[in-house]
Amino acid sequence: MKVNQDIKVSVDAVVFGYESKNNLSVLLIKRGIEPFKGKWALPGGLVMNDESLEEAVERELSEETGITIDYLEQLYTFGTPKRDPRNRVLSVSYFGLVKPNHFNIKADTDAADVQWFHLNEIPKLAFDHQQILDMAHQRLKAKLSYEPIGFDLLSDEFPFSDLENLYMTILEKEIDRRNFRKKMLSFGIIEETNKIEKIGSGRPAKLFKFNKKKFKQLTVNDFHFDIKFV
Amino acid sequence: MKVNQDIKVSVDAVVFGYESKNNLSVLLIKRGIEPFKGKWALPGGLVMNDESLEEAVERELSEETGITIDYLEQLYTFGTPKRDPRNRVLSVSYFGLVKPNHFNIKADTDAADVQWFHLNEIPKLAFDHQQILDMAHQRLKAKLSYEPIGFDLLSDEFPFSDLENLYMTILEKEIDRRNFRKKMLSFGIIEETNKIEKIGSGRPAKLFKFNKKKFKQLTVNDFHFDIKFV
DNA sequence: TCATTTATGCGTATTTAGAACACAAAGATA
DNA sequence: TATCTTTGTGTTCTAAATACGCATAAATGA
Repeated sequence: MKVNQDIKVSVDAVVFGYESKNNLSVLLIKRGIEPFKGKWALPGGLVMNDESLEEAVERELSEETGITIDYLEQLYTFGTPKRDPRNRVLSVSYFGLVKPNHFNIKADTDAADVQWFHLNEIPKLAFDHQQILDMAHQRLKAKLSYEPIGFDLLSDEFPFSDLENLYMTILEKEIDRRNFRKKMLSFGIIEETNKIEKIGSGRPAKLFKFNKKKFKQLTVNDFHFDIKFV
Repeated sequence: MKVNQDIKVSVDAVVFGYESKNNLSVLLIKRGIEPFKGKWALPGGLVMNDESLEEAVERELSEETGITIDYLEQLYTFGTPKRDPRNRVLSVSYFGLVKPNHFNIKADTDAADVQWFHLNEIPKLAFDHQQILDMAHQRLKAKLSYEPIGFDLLSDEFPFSDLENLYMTILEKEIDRRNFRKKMLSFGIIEETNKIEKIGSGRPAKLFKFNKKKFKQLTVNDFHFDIKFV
């Protein structure tokens, strides 16, 4: 066994949040130490000896941003030898989503050091973090069509128009409102609540709810969530 | 920066090969050292300081099995603290495919230590390798339907029936021969050669070829390979 | 050698899912 | 109370998936 290996293991997270139409954002932190001091980067850090990778991500997110995550999955592992200018550091990157009510950044971190960035206003990032972000963005776009992950970017109860706008924003295409609604409802994984949202002008909207339990049930009997639009 | 981290980084590969109908196999090696000495395991090993992860996989595959890989992609990173009973070892696992003509195992490795195992005759594996294998198997099944990776399990020129059988074997379902052929050809990424295979009884079959270049061209103009069957 | 078996190659009707589209309803605004 | 805005629903048209039938080209063997 080769004992002279010198590679550090870190985790990094690309966390997406969605506020409203055309408002998809990513959580970034400003680096306080070299290298890339003062540059923006993905939240993350070295894994501790006794914690799992997921635990490491959640700990770092909590420490650095104070955020609680609603959806988390592994994205990809970046391991080229020179990606960190100091030592060799491998990054197991994660893909995360937060609901609007978890959007807030912890008060006790210096707010200037943590910030949501609109996806088309990303500053130059440290290390290869732009590459990681790009891959996460691709994953988000792809996964939205065949997994019900969009609900982890919305409040528990939402009007249908929010869901439509979310899809249009992320997929960057126009979707027919009526066909979208028809297909979404046809899966039987969205429930109507008896609540009504009456804000702004226009007809008030019924609030809907994603029934995760029902979805899990259906997946057992080889049901596949699949919502694609030209 | 925490400097006391003690985690080793290894790579492991799940390599699939396909011979004929109902003959999907995985490449395994018999471990020569503790822990799990004598048990079967996925080929792999520790990453060297100056090589990329992909280079590490290819090196290990070459050293341990003598095989040349036709398709390779990262699968998942397994990093729970106790997956290796000695030290903490993180495994960046890869998913690989080999064409039948690369099926042969290197002569200078002890043949008893490397072997193809039929997917439903897998022995008890070392570490968490069964879990890795399961994930790779799922990936293979899923990816077959929306990426043209099946061709990396067939010879460069193949009769249509081989392709059909490959799909039926991996997806574990019956597929209508005529509809399958129609849809596959409709993509325009498979070319007819002027060669004919006349082995066994029955009408001799034309040989076909996957046109990778054409496929790459099409993907630029948002073409999506997609072949699903109930 | 000629009927039988095996596998390939091509075509067509039927069913299902997707795309395109128009108008009524409920409240806000002025 | 007329107008604006957004929600809510139904129908037609079109394309794709499915389900088949039958002819063809060899190997097999009675």
